[in-house]
Amino acid sequence: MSQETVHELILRRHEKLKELYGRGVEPFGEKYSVSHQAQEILEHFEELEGKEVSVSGRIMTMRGHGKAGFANLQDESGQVQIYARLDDLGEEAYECYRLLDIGDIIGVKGKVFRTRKGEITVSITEFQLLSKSLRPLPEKWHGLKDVELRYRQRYLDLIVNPQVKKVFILRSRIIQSIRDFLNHQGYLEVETPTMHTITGGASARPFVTYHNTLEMNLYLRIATELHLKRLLVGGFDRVYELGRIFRNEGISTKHNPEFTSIEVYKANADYHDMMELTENLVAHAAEKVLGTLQITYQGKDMDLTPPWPRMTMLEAIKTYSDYDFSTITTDEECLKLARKHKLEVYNDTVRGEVINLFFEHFVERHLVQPIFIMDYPLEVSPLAKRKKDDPNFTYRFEAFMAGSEIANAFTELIDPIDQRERFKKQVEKREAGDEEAHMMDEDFITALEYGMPPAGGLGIGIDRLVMLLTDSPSIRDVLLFPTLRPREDTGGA
RNA sequence: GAGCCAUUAGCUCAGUUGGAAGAGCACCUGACUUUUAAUCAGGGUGUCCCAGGUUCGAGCCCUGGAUGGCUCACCA
Repeated sequence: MSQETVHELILRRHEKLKELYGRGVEPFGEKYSVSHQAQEILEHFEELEGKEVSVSGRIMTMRGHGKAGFANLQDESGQVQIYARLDDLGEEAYECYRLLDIGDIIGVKGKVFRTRKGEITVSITEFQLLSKSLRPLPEKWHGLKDVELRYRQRYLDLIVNPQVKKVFILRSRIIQSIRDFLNHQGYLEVETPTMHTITGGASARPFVTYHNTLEMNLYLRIATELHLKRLLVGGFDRVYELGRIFRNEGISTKHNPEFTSIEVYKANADYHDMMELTENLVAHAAEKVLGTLQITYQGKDMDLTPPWPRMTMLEAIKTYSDYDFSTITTDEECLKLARKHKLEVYNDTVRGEVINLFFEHFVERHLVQPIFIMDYPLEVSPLAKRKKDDPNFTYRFEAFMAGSEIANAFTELIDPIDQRERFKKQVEKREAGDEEAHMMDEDFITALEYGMPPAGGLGIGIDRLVMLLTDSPSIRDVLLFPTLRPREDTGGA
């Protein structure tokens, strides 16, 4: 729709707008007091039959019959039919009724009855125009299918595609259930800065912005981890933050530049505790929101019932590729093997990194049922505690479902001296050109030097979890306004 | 970032071999006081995504671009 050329359909509505003004009707009205929502009228028909109700909503369909007419009114709860008769409304009001369009928001008052065909209907005695719609809605039968328009003009998607609204209601309930679950266990919800002077807590390229008065760059956070751990140093034993994270990476069906994560930290806990927390939290959300632990994602049945199986990364690689890295111990052997499988490695790529590559290449896509993959290599886990019996690995796990990572957690590294060494390694990688490598965070090390209690930490990708629980194939289906390039002709929506 | 695909009326979509731009819904006019994808009679409202090119002639073929989708890469 071009801004300059006014389409005939829009012109018509502006004409009707003028005529309404001419009749003394205010087309953009004030709040209307309603007695019921559409769905309530349908559900409580027995009590309401013959009684007067008031309801407001958007006109979705209209069927005229000369001196009477039917219309469907849609509010947040659903739709209810209304019936308008010349005899009941009077000449003047009925003329105004005939000036209404699909898309207009009106408030009506009238008696509840059931039509000959059995539909519960409000026979209106008066109505009020609450908001005149100046643009035509998408088609009533097929809805809005063009995915680009659905994302750019989500409000239209929500008006005409009722199943879309359900996804976002579920999303809200899932998040609510997670909060309830953690609050009930004594966790404190906190808020930490989204603008950081140093990025950290994850391997990712950040967004950069500029603060005028401070005359310096700030990074949008790529994780909440390092601030939450500072809070454990400060004496909070159980904290979580649920919020937006920003990563300057590619966009795909599983990635949006901004997404929602939850990170949870618990003092005097380890990654075994975090596994229990993860499976119980997900099961709780599914039970509360879906009422079941048996879910189907894109045709695959999954059982979320705890406990989920646990498997070490080396076991998993052995299971799915026949390579046993417990016997492949040198960087040279690993490099050779990686090159054989055309995995992206450099001359300085080490065993731990190769193991991670093999896991991603051979294993991940097979992990359909929920499972915990434990004991990640040291090199790819700069914030996790080293394993006592094998310092090349860490007490870290990720949870997988439907071939997708949904949680990442570890027994936290609390040794400031080891942490400094790990950061140094990351800084070396960064200086070698790895833009996703971590930065040295001196303040965080300082905090650790004051002493952080042993702790377990957990991060969950909320969008991924919502995708799984709502059977949505794309992350854009669970984001109200996914990131898109702007279009000139819609004013950059 | 790479490959493949899509873009035609407000919406959902047809459009044959390159030969006069179509349907349904929506909209407009008329009929109709319990319809419901209301029905009946009539009316087509368009930058065929954009810019070039080939051709007597392009929605269709070619080149470039835009936006989106999918797959891959990166990542969560």
